[in-house]
Amino acid sequence: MSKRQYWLMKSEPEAYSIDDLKRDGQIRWSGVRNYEARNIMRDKMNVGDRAFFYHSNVKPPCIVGEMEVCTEPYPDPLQFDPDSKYFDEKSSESDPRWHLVDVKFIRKFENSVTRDILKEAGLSEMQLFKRNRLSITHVEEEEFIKVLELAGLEPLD
DNA sequence: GCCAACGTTGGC
DNA sequence: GCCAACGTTGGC
Repeated sequence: MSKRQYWLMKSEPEAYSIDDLKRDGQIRWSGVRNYEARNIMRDKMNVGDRAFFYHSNVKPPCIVGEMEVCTEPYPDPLQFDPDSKYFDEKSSESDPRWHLVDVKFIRKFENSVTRDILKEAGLSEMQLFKRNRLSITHVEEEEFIKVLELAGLEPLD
């Protein structure tokens, strides 16, 4: 069993929000079409890893909750669907290009943690800030705990 | 709504 | 294989 790792995953709440995840319980993290983000899901994530849910493209952008990786990676079905905006004609079922994992809801923060709060708390070294536009980034364990603290929460087992 | 950052595409 | 053109992300 590998050591649990921590991640941050962005979503525009207009497209899919923490409240949607709370309602659904579990969701396929569909639609990632960036190779680096895909590689993280395909090669780096493990069942049981924890991730922050980050609301992007809103004011203010912020971390709004916690979730857990709950499946092994598998091909994103939308890449095969001609009607989907995520259809990829260069991909095939025999050699799929895009992989994803499912995540499940753990908790929504009562106090979401904005970028400003993160910076003020000395977390400006987070990959979130270093890796402009990358929608999935790695989070150090210490950073993860610090963010929970900022949200007024204790780490879960 | 602007636009900087930056990944992707495609002509050569 | 270079790189200009183009498209997208996402903070501001």
